[in-house]
Amino acid sequence: MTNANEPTAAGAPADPHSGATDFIRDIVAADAQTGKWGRPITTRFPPEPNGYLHIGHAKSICLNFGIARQFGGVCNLRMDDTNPAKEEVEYVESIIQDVRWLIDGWADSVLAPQVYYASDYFEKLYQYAIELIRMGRAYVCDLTAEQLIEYRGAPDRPGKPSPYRDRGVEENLNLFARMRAGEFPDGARTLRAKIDIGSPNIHMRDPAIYRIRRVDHHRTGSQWTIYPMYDYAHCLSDSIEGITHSICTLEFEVHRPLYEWILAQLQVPQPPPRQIEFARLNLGYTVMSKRKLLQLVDEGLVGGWDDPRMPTVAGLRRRGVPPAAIRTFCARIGVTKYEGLTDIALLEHSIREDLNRRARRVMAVLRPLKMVLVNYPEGQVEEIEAVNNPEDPSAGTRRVPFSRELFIERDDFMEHPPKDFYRLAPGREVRLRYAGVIRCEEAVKNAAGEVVELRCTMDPGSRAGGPTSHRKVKATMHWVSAAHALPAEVRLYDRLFTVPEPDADPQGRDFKTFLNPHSLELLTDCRVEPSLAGASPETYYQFERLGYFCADSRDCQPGKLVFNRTVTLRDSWAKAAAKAM
RNA sequence: UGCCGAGUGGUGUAACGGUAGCACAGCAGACUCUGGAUCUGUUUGUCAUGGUUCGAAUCCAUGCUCGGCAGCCA
Repeated sequence: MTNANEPTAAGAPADPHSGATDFIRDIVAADAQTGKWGRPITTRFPPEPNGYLHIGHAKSICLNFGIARQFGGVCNLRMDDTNPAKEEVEYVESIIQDVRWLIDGWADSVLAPQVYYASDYFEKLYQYAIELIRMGRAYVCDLTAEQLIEYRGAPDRPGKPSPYRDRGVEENLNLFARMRAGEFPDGARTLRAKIDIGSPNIHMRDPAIYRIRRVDHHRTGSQWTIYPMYDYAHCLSDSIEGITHSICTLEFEVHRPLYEWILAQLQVPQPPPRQIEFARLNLGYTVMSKRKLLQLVDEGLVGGWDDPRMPTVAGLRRRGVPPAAIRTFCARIGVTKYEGLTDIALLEHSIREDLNRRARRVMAVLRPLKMVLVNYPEGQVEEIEAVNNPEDPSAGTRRVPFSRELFIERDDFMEHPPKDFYRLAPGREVRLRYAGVIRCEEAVKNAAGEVVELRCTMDPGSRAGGPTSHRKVKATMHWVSAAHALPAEVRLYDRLFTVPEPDADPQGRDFKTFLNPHSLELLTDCRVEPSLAGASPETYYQFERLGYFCADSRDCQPGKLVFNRTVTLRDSWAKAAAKAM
């Protein structure tokens, strides 16, 4: 069960999905028991390629692939590409990449080798439609879109039959063929299922199953001028692929009778796939609709679909979130029919937990403050041994240069510290990580009264192996050697929105009203230890005492280091300080 | 007001007629060369009212609240 992508540290938790149970798995388990399909449990993940995948999709991916994995089945990745007006190849490619990245090392073996496309079934779907017409279960309707709305009625208003409802089979066949042949303009006619115009369920009031759209499709080109609607294409695609369990979100619950009706009319393998609905993921302080995410991208409010602040899979990846952390998160939130709002802290916890076991520790100073050790020999350089990962001894150690002039974190010094601040201040002692105990003798200021340099002395006996090396001091601080540190740019990310539900404002204000102006803080004068020289996006780092970081996949280069902060470390001082405000 | 669905601590969930448990968050403490990690303790809950039952979060009834459905989108 272990693999290259999983942490090797002792105590790593087992696959969080392995023993998972929820109401859907209960159903699948019961169905698997009866073996009524006579084939392995088969699920599918069917995104429409009209945007990038987000963490809500990740929930669905974990569910569908997780079930296939757990029950020894397979899961098909299928592009639900029946609406050429909205869909693009860029999205197809990103979806494939994101799914593979997310399940790699976990459920890659249950992913069917080929990617499926609903558009591959257009001809079959067309033939099924002819069958429906022959049975008198579908008809060509000449009503305009506006008329159709009127005729269909409303939730509390009954529908009335289309004047074209009782067209003869031959006429329907002829008109449908001519629709396909491109003889009619967009929207001129539809093919409608003949079900029950009086149904209390609007989706059963003779729904349109084909529309005329003279638009090129990203895969079938100009081959088609009519395209099947979701309700018609989806159930049949499931049937064609031998799906046993068709898992979708709650809003499709009212579509289920239609799903079942279509498969009950046609000569398709029995029993049909079973549709089961679950609640989509809602995460605090972000938005999860592709339409809104697209808006953020199009209006340049973020850097793109993979902006590290985006809840997209690509954004999370670039931010430095490991796929295993996303999977653990998805396992933790569970699967129900209750539509709640998940606390972002749960995601952050899953990320920290994963990264704590996985990330290499290094020292980096974000806001440098110069420190001179006045009793340390000028020109001397030591290589101090530092632990790469205290959670994983096999990660080994490295050597970090130490010298007379250092940079420490500006936030680690206060001239007039409040009572709970126990880092450095004039006259106070702290430990420099791995190096020894130092005492602040003087804070040098510039003309403006700003502290620009600290002059300190080191207790020589407190060095590693020294007689007082185990002295107790209140704080340990990170540092870099001024002459050896590498310059770097660091991007600090915060939540994208200032309110938990930006798209549910009681006053109806637009979600963009709540964009967090401080969601990105750019730090251009950072210093990192020399071992980071060849940092790559594939390596996760913990900058000690600061948080988890990774090299930016777009902008980080050997000569120009750029890091993204994935998530901060838990910080009880920051919390206390914020509370005191 | 039509149809469908959902209500368990602050949040996400478990308990499938038999002691309301877990995780996150919060709080308190221990430990610590990361104010990290780890460990310990702890506050807070079954939407309401009836009924069935020895026993109800669970079954029944009524009510309340919330969500979805009126694209030739998915």
